[in-house]
Amino acid sequence: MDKNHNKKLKRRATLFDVAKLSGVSTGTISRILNNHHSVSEESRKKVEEAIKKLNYVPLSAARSLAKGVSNTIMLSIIEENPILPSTWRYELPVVQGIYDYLKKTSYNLQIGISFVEEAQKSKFFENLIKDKYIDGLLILGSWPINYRSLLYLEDRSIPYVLIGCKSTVPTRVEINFDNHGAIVQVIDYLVQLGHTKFALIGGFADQLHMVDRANGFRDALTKRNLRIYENLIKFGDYQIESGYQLMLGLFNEYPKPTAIICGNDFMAAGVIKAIHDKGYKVPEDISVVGFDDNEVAKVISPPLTTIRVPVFEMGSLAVEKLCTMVQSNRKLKEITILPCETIIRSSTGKSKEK
Amino acid sequence: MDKNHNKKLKRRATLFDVAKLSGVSTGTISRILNNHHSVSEESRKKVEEAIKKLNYVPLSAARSLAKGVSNTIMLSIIEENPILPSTWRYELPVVQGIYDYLKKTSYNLQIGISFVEEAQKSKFFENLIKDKYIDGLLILGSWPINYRSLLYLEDRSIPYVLIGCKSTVPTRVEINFDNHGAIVQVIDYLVQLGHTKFALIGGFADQLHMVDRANGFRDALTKRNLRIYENLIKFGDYQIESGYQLMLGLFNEYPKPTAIICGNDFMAAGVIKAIHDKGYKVPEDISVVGFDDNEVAKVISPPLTTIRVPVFEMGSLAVEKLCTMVQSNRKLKEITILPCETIIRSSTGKSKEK
DNA sequence: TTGTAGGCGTTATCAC
DNA sequence: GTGATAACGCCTACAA
Repeated sequence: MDKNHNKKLKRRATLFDVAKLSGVSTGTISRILNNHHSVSEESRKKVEEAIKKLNYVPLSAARSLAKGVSNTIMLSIIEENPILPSTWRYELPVVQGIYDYLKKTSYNLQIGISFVEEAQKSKFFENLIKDKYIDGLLILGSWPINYRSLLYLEDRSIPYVLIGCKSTVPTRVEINFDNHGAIVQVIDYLVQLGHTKFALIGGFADQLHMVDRANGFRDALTKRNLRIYENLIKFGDYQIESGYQLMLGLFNEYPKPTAIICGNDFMAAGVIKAIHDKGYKVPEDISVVGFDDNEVAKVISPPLTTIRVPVFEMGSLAVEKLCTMVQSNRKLKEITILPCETIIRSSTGKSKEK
Repeated sequence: MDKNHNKKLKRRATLFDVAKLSGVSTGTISRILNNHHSVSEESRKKVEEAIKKLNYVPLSAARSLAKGVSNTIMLSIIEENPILPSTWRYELPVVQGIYDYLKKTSYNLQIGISFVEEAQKSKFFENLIKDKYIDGLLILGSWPINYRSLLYLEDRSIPYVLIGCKSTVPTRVEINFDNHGAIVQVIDYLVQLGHTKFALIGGFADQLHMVDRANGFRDALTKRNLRIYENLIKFGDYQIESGYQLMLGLFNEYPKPTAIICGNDFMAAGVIKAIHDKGYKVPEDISVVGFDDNEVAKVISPPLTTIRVPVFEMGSLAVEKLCTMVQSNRKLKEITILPCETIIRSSTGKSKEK
């Protein structure tokens, strides 16, 4: 009662109000709003005036209902549990890239945040969006996506784009960065500095990015005819402490590596600490490479050589593709791999074995 | 044509389909869906069966139109330009807190990201939401909000909650953390360690959080009858480099401070580097305190004493209040200040002047 | 070029 | 308790 009263008082203007004030029919106004051809300059002017005067704005829900589209894109963020700082740091630039593109359009951005465990259930996307009304879905994650939940989207013809993740089954549109190439490139650089004995101190072994990087690690060495020491390949959990412990462990292995590739900058920080604690120097004795170009890379000592990921671009490229699909009502099928950039600082140098 | 064809093929089920299959009227079904009283157990059962069989889900747009509510909350994130790492790091936990609450409800979360400059224009919120359909607005930022743009919200009776920011004019509901108290607390701690000469190397001088902290700084010293050295109060831009430069500058001032309060952990990292470069030690010669408990705090050496902000809680508390307002259609008026936590690590110690 | 009217999928108000 | 039926605000044939 009170509620309606309130609304009556300053009801938002509707098409009818505009029609009344401008003296043309609602049909014509709607045509103007949707830039249809064939409207006289005269009525357009009258209508535009009335719209301004009434401060009229179409009600999106009514529009959606009539047109059968929602004009909203959903971003489903799938996170590790517990959430790591590196995860956070990776996601927001993507969101930013997405919104940056979207704000030039009339689409709304709706978001959902879930944990990997939930997301791997087969009805995940069904549950996520069944009570929503969306035109397309962006999926941002770092772990394999259950292809069954993707089938629901296929079934409903809901366009979607994977960002930073893939499914066990080849999917349609996917935006990723070149994990494999980045490692190959950094190893090439280290080989030029005379390094031949490499170690890998990675993050979660079965996380998608890490799998690709481990492959890159092996491929780069193989390509150079360098030996792969399996005992120098370790995996942790992307945290500082895990880098520290794994590096301590590495001191018991043979041969001694002269260059360490790390899963991210945090692990690299831990690795460097372990090296220092053992009385060695970076990069004089051992070179260390991080991943992500997190802000810690600049703060630790020595400043970290690392790899920068084009996160922002991934986001905007992904929505762009999604919007194309939504608007053209066509299904694309393409996988985009964006290149990374190696940032050389002071944690890498010539091998002392050279 | 093709589009409609597609839709016809596997049209989503509507109320009418459920009505036909279950043999009851759409009215009854609607009542069941919205848990109204007075529906017989018998028809409820029939309807629920039909719903499951048809995989029926109400269309939110239609529902919104009929009910006059949108069931969506918008989060407007207002960022510094250029975006600082510390900003990013602060926002996502808030978003997480918000979504965490929201996913227990039937609300959707829609987001918008803007820069401070745009947000300070007087029609900002009007432009942001006029073509949207939202029940309430969350505003996340660190700078003063133009009260004129807030008036638009008041005018339309759109409930809103400010997170981490305030307006020049006292507003309704506001969730903040205790910048002032945090600094007072940390200075108390340092005074106990014998410090009497304090410097402040802050971030942006007119950013809200910083203003409160600078006040806290002065108030804490005044309370203790300690002298405030205005020449030891400097402001920068929250970046490492700025902390470094300002600290170098401080070496030319008199007296020499024995404890430095910094704008954030990055600035503290720069400050520590400058101290080391000048041949002094932390904390033996000078104690340093950061802010935020960013991950860098653990990585730098010595590990940083800093202040942790309850970001997650701010988010969930804010939506909770907002939802209360939306549902009760009542306007609250309350300002909530959440306490911070001092994290003591190794960058602070006894004053050598003690 | 324009107006009319039916439809989009729900909810809510009536009678019954 | 339940079933018609009129909103909700906009779009789009269709007819004029």
